[in-house]
Amino acid sequence: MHQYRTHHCGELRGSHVGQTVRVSGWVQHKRDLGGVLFVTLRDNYGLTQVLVPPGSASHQAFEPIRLESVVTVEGVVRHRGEGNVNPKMSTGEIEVEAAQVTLQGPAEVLPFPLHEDGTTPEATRLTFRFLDLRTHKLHENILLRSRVIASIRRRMIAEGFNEFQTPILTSSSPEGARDYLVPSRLYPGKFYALPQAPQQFKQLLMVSGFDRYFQIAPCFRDEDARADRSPGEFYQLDLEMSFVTQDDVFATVERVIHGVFTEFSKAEVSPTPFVRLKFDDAMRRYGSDKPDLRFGLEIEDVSDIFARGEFRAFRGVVEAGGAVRALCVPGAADKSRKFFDDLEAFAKEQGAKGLATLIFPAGADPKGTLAKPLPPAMKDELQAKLQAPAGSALLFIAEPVPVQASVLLGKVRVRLADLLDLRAKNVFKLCWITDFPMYEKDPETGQTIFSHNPFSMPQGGLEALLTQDPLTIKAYQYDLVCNGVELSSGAIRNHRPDIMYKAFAIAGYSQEEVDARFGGMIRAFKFGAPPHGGIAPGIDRIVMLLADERNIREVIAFPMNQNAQDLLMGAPCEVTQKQLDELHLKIVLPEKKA
RNA sequence: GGGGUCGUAGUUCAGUCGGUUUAGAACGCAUGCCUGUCACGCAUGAGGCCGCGAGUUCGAGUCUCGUCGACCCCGCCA
Repeated sequence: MHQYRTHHCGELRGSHVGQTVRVSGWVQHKRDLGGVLFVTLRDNYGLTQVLVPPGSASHQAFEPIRLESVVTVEGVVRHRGEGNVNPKMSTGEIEVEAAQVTLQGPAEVLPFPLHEDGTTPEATRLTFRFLDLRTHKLHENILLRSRVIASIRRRMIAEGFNEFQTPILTSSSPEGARDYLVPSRLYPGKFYALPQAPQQFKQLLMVSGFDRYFQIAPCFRDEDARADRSPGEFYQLDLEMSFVTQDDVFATVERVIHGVFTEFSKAEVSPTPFVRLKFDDAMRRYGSDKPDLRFGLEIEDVSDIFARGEFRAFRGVVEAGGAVRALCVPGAADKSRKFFDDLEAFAKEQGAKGLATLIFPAGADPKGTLAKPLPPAMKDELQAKLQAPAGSALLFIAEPVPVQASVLLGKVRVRLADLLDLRAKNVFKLCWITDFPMYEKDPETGQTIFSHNPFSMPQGGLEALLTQDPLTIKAYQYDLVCNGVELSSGAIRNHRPDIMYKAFAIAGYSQEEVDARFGGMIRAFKFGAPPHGGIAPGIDRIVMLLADERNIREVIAFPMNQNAQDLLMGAPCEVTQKQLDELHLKIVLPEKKA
């Protein structure tokens, strides 16, 4: 008989009755009825009830064993008998009558209760993450993550991709997020950087002719955390393809993503091909480049109506080049005055000057802040334009920068979905956002800067760069969005050195600077680069959606906390003077505030 | 860097307008009882720098200021 187990804890059934078995696991519950003692034993695979007979040696052995200790139990499988079967347990038909008990790993008193609804503070959970990971939901989340990654690998290989590793110690790049730096021992004053993404390496692999690359790639960015953004490091399904158009990338990713979502969730997944929205349209209609399509409430432009009307405040905004935009909330007419006041307060917090309302109660005159100042004809026109049924409420925001009106209403729109529970349940609404602008104006310096990836191919190519206003140029740059979460960002790349020098020149980089900063890649492009493109879906976010979790740390085995600390391992930590000396580093701590 | 919310027993929380006993409850822990439980039940008990510091007050868990910490958000995230 095996030293530790003949069966795991999810395995035994009625058919095993009479067999002598050995099981090992954690003591999840003890129920001491005075004579008989029941112990629920848990391992990775399930739960098994152990029956400890009164007065036995095993009873004496079990008495002092605390919860979450690890034990090995040898005994005979018994049927539980009429009326004692537990239909909620897969092994509920049987129990193991303990003949011999071995304590393998005693547990101290637990710092927080396991197997209860999660109310333990996250700091405590993270400090004792090894205990936290024993709880059912988190244990399942991490296993789900493992299965999702395995499925992604299978699907990518079936699509003809090869998996590659790329360096973790690389060079710092000037664009993008803050880098994590690693000091060099051999080169005083110089640093490696951890990759923010294997962007340049995967493009180099395309130049090397590997045709289809993928990697479950760790990415490192020294930026602050959010609920859906792990600080420090995260994982992407990084992929790149040669000789492809945007449509080819979309079709491939749709097969993989639709497949994975369908495999691991019972929820309804958007059919392929996924809806495509141009960036400008998404911003106008939803006020966001990651619209949540689980509910309606589309934003409409009503500038033309107010431009003709005599409501001066809004007319003035439109005449000065601004816009008035609105959204219609069906069924909201019976909401209280406080509801709309709170909504306006929220809009103002987000930066709006106000949130005007026009409410159409069923069978009564219009109400709201615009009911009095607007003439009846204008109210009718607005009701018609927004197709507002009786009982609905219209919300308006006027802004000098037109898209800003949509952005603010977009935030109100999401807020309304929270307040009114508008989101469709059990659905994954996936969509592509396409045609991102290549450049934007830095609001502080007024300079033209890359708005996303500087390696993206501008639509119209060199011709567009030479002839168009840079701010009107679109890039072959796209995002994949699911339920209001940005899953993925990608592009058809710029593989032509001449176009790249020009693209960087518009953003203020000289040819020498481009050579210095992206030398490896630009040199490669001078020796026969194939047209190529790719994308990089976020693994953590995919698993978060599939596990129906609202916090990304619930799908990461050992996450850092919001302040980028690993409370379990104690990172970051101080190092010895010897280590600092070897790295030619001197610590200059910030001065404390007086 | 900024904003919001929260810090009371090992854990989760209650604690009224600043004043009534020794700051409570549940779970956990300890001891005892209980032979079919499955979140077993019952009884008894231990366990508190009310985050820390200062202030207001006759009196502070409660009010004010500071500080430290946690979570959420903004900035940031090509």
